Amino acid sequence: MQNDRSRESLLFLTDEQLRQGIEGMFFAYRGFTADPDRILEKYNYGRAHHRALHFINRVPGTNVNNLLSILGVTKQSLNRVLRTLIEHELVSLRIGTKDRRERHLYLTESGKSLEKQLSTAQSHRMREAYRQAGPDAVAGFKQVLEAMMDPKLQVTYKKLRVS
Amino acid sequence: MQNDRSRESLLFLTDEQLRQGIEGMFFAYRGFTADPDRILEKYNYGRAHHRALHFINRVPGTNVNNLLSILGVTKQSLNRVLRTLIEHELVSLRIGTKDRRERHLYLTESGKSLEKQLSTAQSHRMREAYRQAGPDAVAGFKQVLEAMMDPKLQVTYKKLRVS
DNA sequence: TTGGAATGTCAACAAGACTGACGTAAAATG
DNA sequence: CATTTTACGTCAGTCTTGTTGACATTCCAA
Repeated sequence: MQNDRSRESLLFLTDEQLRQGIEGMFFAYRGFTADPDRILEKYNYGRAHHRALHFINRVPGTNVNNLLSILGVTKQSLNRVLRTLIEHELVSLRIGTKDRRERHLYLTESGKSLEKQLSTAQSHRMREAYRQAGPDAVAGFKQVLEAMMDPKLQVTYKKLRVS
Repeated sequence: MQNDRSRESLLFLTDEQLRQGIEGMFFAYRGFTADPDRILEKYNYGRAHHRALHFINRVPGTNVNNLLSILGVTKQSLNRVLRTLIEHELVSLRIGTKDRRERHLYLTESGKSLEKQLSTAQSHRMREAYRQAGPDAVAGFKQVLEAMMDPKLQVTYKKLRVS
């Protein structure tokens, strides 16, 4: 066992391993987005809407700037998405009480309902993958993902865990 | 240890775990593409060009249909990318000898050079993440990724391993 | 010889990202 | 109190990458 471990340690950084990781990320991401995409299509929304719904749900009452930094897009890009979500009453705005420049974002009931639908679909695939791979694999999976993030996003990611 | 494992097994499919996986994929994918993106920008190429270069390099002599099924886009979309790569002499075409309808795709020397540059950048981050997480984590990482793929893409992914 | 497969190409379009510029309201600061 | 900065929105224009639909060409195979 110790021998296996040593050999593994020496070999696990081969180009082949790295390549498999790269291609794995590419193909897995397709699977990762496939189920929500199908649902979004029915409502004429896109991935950008999904991401906004997801993180507004995760951080209810977030202001626009915070959401911007999580999503990593420009305000113009987010605004377009946000505008349609507000028009369609999936997201509601509340002007900040302390700082009245800030808009706090919340999901409405229909917003929560769509978000639930999307996250259920996405979680279902994730759950199956977790189940197939097992707990140890999942722990490793998350370790590698976290190490792959830009430092700033790593912080963002961890903050979301805690809150 | 056995106790820890059992507890872990019971808990590892919590919503929190699934959510972390989902957000992990989202943030990690950003890191995954960040370095190549910076390089591509200098040459006025995009991710689509990177993907084409990557898989033409991986499967030299592939025909367009095969590349299409790997990339999962329409021929019109791929064609636009391919046209510029051929114009810029990063990719060369050879008409099939057996079936002269088929176009076999190869990287030219400059194509190989750019692909090397891109994959080096991407591998560097992957290598660091692997190193930080360790061999066991990497094995788990790949297991979960593979399980997350659509069955057809899983086949494609495995074929690329073997060939 | 004809049908179908592989490929290319044209046109039109949409999502979703970007930059740049400008406006407004409100808070913070000198 | 005046000025600056911040938060947010919006208008305009551009780019990449994806889509559909239509049509042409080449050429293998039945």
